[in-house]
Order: sequence, then structure tokens, then C-alpha cells
Amino acid sequence: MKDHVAHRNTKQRTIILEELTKLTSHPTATELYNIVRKRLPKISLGTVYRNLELLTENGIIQKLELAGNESRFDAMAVRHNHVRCVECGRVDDLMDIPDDPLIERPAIIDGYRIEGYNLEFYGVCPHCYKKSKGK
Amino acid sequence: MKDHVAHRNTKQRTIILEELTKLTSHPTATELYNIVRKRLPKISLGTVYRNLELLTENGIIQKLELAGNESRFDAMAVRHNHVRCVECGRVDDLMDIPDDPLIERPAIIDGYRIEGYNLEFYGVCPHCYKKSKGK
DNA sequence: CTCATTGCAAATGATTTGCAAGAAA
DNA sequence: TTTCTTGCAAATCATTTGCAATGAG
Repeated sequence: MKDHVAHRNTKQRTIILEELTKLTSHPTATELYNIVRKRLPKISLGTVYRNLELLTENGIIQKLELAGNESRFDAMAVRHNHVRCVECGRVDDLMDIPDDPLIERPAIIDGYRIEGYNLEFYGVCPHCYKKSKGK
Repeated sequence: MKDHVAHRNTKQRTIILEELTKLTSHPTATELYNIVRKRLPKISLGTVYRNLELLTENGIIQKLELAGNESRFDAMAVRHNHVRCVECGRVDDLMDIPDDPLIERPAIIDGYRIEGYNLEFYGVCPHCYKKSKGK
């Protein structure tokens, strides 16, 4: 979209990407904002949103738009699936699950030019399962 | 959740379900509100939301929580997949696509008790494709 | 009578945007 | 310089909620 525009290397952008890369927790924009704030106390949440959007457009990071939930961000650009815990909301990677059966689908269904799909598993994470057994 | 509570048959609830059932367009709450308002001019958007939620909890209708988009509602309670047009936002049913390959997955992955998944295709609908060719 | 439900308005929560000041290139 | 970016605050958008009044059973 904006391939022709010169993007500048700002301190903010660099640190946002650095901190996101350190995390495997798929933070929300606000969570990442709170982390980045430790290094850049003056940064604003709006800047975090703008940069995450830009990095996503450039394919450097991935935006996980979870059904009915706050978006989360993933520094791993390689496509892979995710599981969301219905209890605590955490999101984990599912590297083992191949997404091939869906990729094989025809590119045109019912007249639609299919561009892709969103697939998201949900369930109870090990931690919350352990807690619920304690009841 | 509320199986023990007595639900009352209100005019509002009846008409909301009636109108939703007439539609195959998977309306948003606001779209349905505007339709229902023709029969019940005093109804409020909040009432529409509350009833759609209740009907969903009771398994009478389906709430489609689309990644990063407004929720839409479907009077067909039988599970089936959907495609969303990235141009105009409309959502259509995909009755032909079986979702079996995913159902066969193990119930526990990486420690997660998998309860289900959200799968949503996206692409360009026939109508928008026709328009874009005209450029 | 009771209490689920409604209409209304205000509140919430996530995300976006307008704008003047600041900083890359 | 030029113009992309930022910080800040206000705006937006979907959805939820508090509350007094209403109505179904």
C-alpha cells in the first residue's frame, strides 16, 4: 500500500519492534505499550498502535485479529496457527498443526475469489485447567 | 448458563427473531435494529443486543464473531462456514465446505483442552469482483 | 404480585484521528 | 528544508450497563 513512502527509523519504532521480538506472549497493543514505556516513558499508546499497524503492513510482524477479542501482535512473520485460552485470554503458538488441508481448497468458491482464511483454536490452557481441577 | 431462569416471550424478542429468520444476509446488530424498528419504532439498540445475546446463548441463533470486524448474526443454528468479502464486508454461507478435517484433530494440543475453533474465509465477492474489473 | 425485560442515556473499551511541535533524511 | 512521526487529547465505533418504568406469567 505504502511501498513508495519512505519510512523513517525512529527510536519509537525500533524499540517497539525490539520489545515485541523478545516476547512469545503475543501481547495486545496496550500490554506492549506498558513494556515499551519502561524504556520510553513519554511514548503514547497512539504511537504504539500506529507502528504496529505499519509493521504489519510491511509484513514484519503479524496482527492476530481474534474473533470477538482484542488484537494481539506476533513478531514471527511466518504463518502459523494459534490457540486462545477461553479462561485467561492468553494466546499460544501451535507450530505442530499444519494448515495444509485448508490451503488445498479451491481458490474460487461460490463465486468468491478466496484470498485466505482465519483459523483460530480455542480451549483451556494447561494453567487454567490445573486451577479448575482444584475446585 | 441461565437454563433455570424463565425467559419471557416479549414482542421485541419475537419480532427480532422473526426478522432475522427472514434474512440470509447475516446482519449486524445495528442493521437488524433498523429493520426491526420498522415494526417496533420505539425499540432500542440495547434491546436488540440483549436479545441477540440471549438467543445465541440458547442456541437458537448463531453469533458470528469475525476477526477484526463487527459481529453478525445468523438464524441458522446448524454449524457451517462463512466467507466475508474484503471489499464490501458482506458475509455469505459456505454450505459446501465440510469442516471435518479440523474436527478430527486431537482434543488436546500442547496441553490445551481444545474446545473448538473459528474458521472464516475471506476474499472478493462476485459483485465486487465484477466492479473491480470495470476499472 | 414478581421479576424478567425494556427504553434511554451514560459508560466502557479498543482503536483511530486531528493537529501543532519535533526529528529523521 | 521537507515531510514523516510523535504526543496529546478528543473522537469514533461497537457493545455494555445502570436504572426506573413496564409488562409477562
